[in-house]
Amino acid sequence: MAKPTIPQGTRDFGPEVVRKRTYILNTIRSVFELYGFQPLETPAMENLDTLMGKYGEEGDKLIFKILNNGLDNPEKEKQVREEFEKVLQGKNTKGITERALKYDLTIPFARYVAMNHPQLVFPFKRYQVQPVWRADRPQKGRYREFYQCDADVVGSHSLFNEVELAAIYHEVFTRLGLTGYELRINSRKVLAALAESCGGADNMTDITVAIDKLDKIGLEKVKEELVSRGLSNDQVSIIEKYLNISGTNEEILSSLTALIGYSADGEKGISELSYLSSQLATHNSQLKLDPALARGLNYYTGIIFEAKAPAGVKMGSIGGGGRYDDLTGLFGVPGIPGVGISFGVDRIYDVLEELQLFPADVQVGTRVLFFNLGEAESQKSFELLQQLRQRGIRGELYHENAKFDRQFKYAEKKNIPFVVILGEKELAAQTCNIKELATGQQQSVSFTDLIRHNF
RNA sequence: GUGGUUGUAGCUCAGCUGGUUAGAGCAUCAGAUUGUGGUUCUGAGGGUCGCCGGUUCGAACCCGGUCAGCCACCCCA
Repeated sequence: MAKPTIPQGTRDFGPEVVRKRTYILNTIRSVFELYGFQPLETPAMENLDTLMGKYGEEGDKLIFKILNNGLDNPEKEKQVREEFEKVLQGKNTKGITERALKYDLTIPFARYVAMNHPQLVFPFKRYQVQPVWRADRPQKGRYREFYQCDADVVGSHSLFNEVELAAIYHEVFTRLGLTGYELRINSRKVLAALAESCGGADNMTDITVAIDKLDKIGLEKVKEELVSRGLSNDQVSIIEKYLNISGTNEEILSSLTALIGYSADGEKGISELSYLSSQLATHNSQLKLDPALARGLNYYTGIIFEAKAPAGVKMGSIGGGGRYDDLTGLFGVPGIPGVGISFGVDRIYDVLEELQLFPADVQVGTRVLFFNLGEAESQKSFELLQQLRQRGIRGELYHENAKFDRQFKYAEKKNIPFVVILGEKELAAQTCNIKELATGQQQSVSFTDLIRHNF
């Protein structure tokens, strides 16, 4: 038997890791609930049709497809061979694969809203925490199976939703102790206005893809890329002017107005950014306007968000989101706008680990271990333990009579703060010893005091 | 999908230009220690050197392939 392995880019999560992940997820969930969001879950797999064409050309390639069952049926052999020919030509066909693992939570959510909109109360605010899958090659901070953690509001145009979502980012990161995070915002309308002034909306994708890399590759490389994507020197110099905009949020807004304020899109986008930054100025000092923020996903149409890890941690985005005007339109139900955000749980985990921000008590499961020192002794211990458990105190009885050494080491390894020692002498005296491992302090108490003791 | 790099005990890693029986630390188990852990000491177990093939008298070491991890690109969380 060869050693067992797990698929590339997937991970097992041991007890300590699950505890830490749960801490993050519970923090996020409780903030979502605090803002009136409701939970939703959708299947691990969707019909391939639902997903294809929603994430761009690259995205389609990264969708994990599921092979149909029954392809080995001899009666269908000829048909299956024909269908497979299409696959070899890079086409998808229902004859071979009609289902796929979900790629993100937003598209399945849009599908859900399109299917259920008559029953939903609008604006519909949902959060969703589930794994998604991508057939990407794994590397640092990137996996083939990972959790996404989304909150979206659909059925409302109000910019107040953006304000609330930004406030959620602030609340979550503050609760997690990530005080140095930065929330960057921009508007796709501003980017659209920039594209317009550079020769038309056709350039929008090329421009956004290129300028999104500014942080990573620098201005010169971005200019090179723009040229290679077919933009003229005049157009590139407008973009350069745009990218050189900096300063306080107010300064950025006035520079943007000077550059693209004349266009309808530009003016609208700038006024939205201005509204957001003024609304949040008092609540959320980390909000930073960033004209270079573009985000790859093309369905965004308004405000876009990106949360960055505190400076000094080598980790890019730990969250992102934005407004989309017509996501359900893809599924035949037009006219439902939405705005949403996402938390990158795996990356937040790495950042908290690096900055040592996990609270110590995250790792405490069992509070108290009863030593097993014989038949009669453990009978009594179990009886007392059950009474503590009824009070909600997490406890264990060591599973067999063993040497002290072994039982102590078990308590240490499981990070159990207290042990209860109840042996022959104690049983006779109707007492037991409570020992706190960290300090080594020990006290003798009666059974009635034990079951009232605060562990 | 493209390129680079690594793979030796449960874990972290040594292992010379190819040369007998592949080592260390930590961890595990036993003992010093039959009712008090963390320290210390003694001893023991544990490896088809990722896998398959090739070169060679001889391969952990060289070559090819393959799988997996890591890193970068593309893209993205």
